[in-house]
Amino acid sequence: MSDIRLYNTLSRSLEPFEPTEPGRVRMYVCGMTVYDYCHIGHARAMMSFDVVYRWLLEKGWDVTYVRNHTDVDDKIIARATELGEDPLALSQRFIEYLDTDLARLGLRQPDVEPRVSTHIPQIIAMVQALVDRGHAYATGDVADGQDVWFAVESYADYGALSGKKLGDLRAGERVAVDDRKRHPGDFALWKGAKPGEVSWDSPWGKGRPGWHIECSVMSTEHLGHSFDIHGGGIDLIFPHHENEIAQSECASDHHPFARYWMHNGHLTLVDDDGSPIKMSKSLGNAIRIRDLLDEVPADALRIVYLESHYRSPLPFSRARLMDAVGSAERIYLAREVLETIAAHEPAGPAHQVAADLGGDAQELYDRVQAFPAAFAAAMNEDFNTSNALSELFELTRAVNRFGNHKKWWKRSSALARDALRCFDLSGRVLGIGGQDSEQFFNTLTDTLLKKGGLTRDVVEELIDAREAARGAKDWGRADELRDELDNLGVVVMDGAEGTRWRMRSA
RNA sequence: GGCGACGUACCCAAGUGGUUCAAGGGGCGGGAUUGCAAAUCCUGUAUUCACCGGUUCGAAUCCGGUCGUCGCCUCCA
Repeated sequence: MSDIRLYNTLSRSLEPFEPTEPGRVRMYVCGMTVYDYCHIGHARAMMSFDVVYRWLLEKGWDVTYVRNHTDVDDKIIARATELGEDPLALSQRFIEYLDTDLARLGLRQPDVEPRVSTHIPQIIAMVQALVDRGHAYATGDVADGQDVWFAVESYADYGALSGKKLGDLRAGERVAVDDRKRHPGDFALWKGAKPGEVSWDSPWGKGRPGWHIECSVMSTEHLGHSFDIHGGGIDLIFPHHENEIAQSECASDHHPFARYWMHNGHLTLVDDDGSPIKMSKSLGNAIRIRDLLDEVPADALRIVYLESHYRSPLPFSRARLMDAVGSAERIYLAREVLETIAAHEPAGPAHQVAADLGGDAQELYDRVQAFPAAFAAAMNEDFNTSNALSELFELTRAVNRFGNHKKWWKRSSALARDALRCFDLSGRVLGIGGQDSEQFFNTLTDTLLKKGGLTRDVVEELIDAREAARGAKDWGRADELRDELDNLGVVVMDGAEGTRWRMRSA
């Protein structure tokens, strides 16, 4: 009995999640059409399902996660023609960029990342099955390459996922209806090749797959006929996922195609004052994930994504991103305290330490004890990362409260180690707070120094000079130097063990 | 025209019938701490959940209507 509840687009309600086989989950997510760089919107979709994957793994389940690359498509062909590049070489190039970017963002690699171009025989077989079963028909001459269409009227449940009725669709409103089709809603399973296009031999002559068939074929190929979770962006509900269902259910006698359908909401770009900005390639303002990762740590970007629920629309702004950098710093500052304390030799078990010290120590202990269950409760409820994150923030505050009692540090190792395990849990599931703080701050500092055109040496020289002035109690000179550092974006922190510094992130 | 989502404080945002349910983060005000700062902690910031009706002992949460924003209706994460 699973304790996860998830929102199933099919029923438009929260449902208890019960995999077909207990402890075994098969999930398929529609990936990207690879003809350009991955932007922040794509990344939201990948991120949403990355967290689903991670949480299922955290539960100890055996998960097979399949996310495809669409490497044969009209837009790829168009782009390749434009660049004078082979379409498959072009898509290969962008797949490599995508892998790099997603790895930097801290996404786990799916178990299988199938491509259309390597599944052509299986696609042909499914199209043939649909023709044989009377759900598809070919038009044109084999010599020129026939088109094969799916006949939507042959599938009684067409529209069940999207809630659309065939008669209600405004055929021809946006895209001219192809008069070779029997019904305006019919869609291409196989497209006859135009001269010069990438194509494969088939019973219908030279051609290539239509858009939707690939996901039906690749999910079935790698997960079997009826699998547990199918995900993708909300925009894919219709027609893509609707068509996938129609094809898959008609091509075999296995039902249902996928049992739970999950869709992530869209990210929209907004100005710092909240007014929407249209993000489109034609405006050239699609924000690439790799550009952002040159500026901010992955944890910060993950905070932006995960502080709202995956199904909600997400207004993205620079201001919000910068806020998230601050949040990430706060989390890692607390983690740093814990790491420092944990480095001491344990002086008794955590519960003993807490009982002896009482107050903020006991409160931290209690929160640490409660953390895994609270975190799990949030994640189990339709992957409520926002609530899971708020648990992490509350833990962070408890750590800081505790950390303010410096005299406790030496004997609290066991307690700190337990607390660190909570941060590690968050790191495993959300990808937030799980790194060593030193690694986090080094990366952040390097990034910001580079952005400000500075080096550590320059900063440290000024810091040393200020330290000398402070040692001489020359407060005027010390403050002067601090202002100078401040102008460079360097924030100084005077502590009992000396002065530390960090780069101001916003 | 059809289908669907959303509207919670200055901003982001969780919460979808009742035990502090108005979380959490940011901002802003006050305080502790600090040589002064930064960071951190404490504290104040929505008697109220777009608006109007209704159901109910009880609603931000359910129903109806109004206004507003957005998505889809064969390119889309």
